[in-house]
Amino acid sequence: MVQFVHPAKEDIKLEGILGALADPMRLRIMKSLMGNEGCMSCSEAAPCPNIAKSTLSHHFRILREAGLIHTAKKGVENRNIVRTEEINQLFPGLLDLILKLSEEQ
Amino acid sequence: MVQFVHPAKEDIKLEGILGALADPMRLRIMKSLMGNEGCMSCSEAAPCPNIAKSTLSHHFRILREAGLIHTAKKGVENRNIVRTEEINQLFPGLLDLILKLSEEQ
DNA sequence: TACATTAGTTCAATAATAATGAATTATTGA
DNA sequence: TCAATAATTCATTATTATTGAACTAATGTA
Repeated sequence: MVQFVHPAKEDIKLEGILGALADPMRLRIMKSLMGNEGCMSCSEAAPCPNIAKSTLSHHFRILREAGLIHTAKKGVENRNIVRTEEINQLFPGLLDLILKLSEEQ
Repeated sequence: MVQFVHPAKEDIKLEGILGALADPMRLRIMKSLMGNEGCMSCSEAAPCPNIAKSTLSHHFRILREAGLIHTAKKGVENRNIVRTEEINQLFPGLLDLILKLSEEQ
């Protein structure tokens, strides 16, 4: 049985957030997740098809362990959702700003 | 003669900025530089004394090549200054927000 | 029930990046 | 000229990322 590691809200660190977002693929995953209301499976949110699924899994783990997303197994797939409320309480404006700025590049 | 590499404004990338700031020491260096009006030498801006100077030099290089700071050799030391105006034009609000949020941790 | 499919994880190996001691460069001052 | 200072570069080691292969768990189907 797979057990996902999610940090408690108080253990979410700014450096972890920045490090997790400091990667083009992870930024794109976050954009997918934020654009889509509700949950997405890993492969749905994946930015490009020609990527090893082990790599994808790794990136989701980074996002999860930084506290950016919550993952739950539902049936055969994972449902991923951004921890929007908690992140916004901890770091007001950060997520929206970064995602907005990344659009403009 | 040491030649510093500074990206042109249009080559400064959000991911590079985030990656450069995704490190506690570099965040603290940036805080030093932003708190202090004007330039600072590398060792002035260093967050702790017990750090290898090669490591410090490495961190300044990361900040420089991400486009966050400008370095110029002046006499025996380097004068480092944040590229505030350019960063703020490219990514309005980002730098101040990240530095502000990092204070609160 | 058994077998295949799907979605994703974990493991192990390799590739890339970070940290640091030692040696070096360049400037200043005695 | 020689020593001191500030920082870089180089070479080595340590850490982190990427990926193929093997595995797990849920679902669908004959």
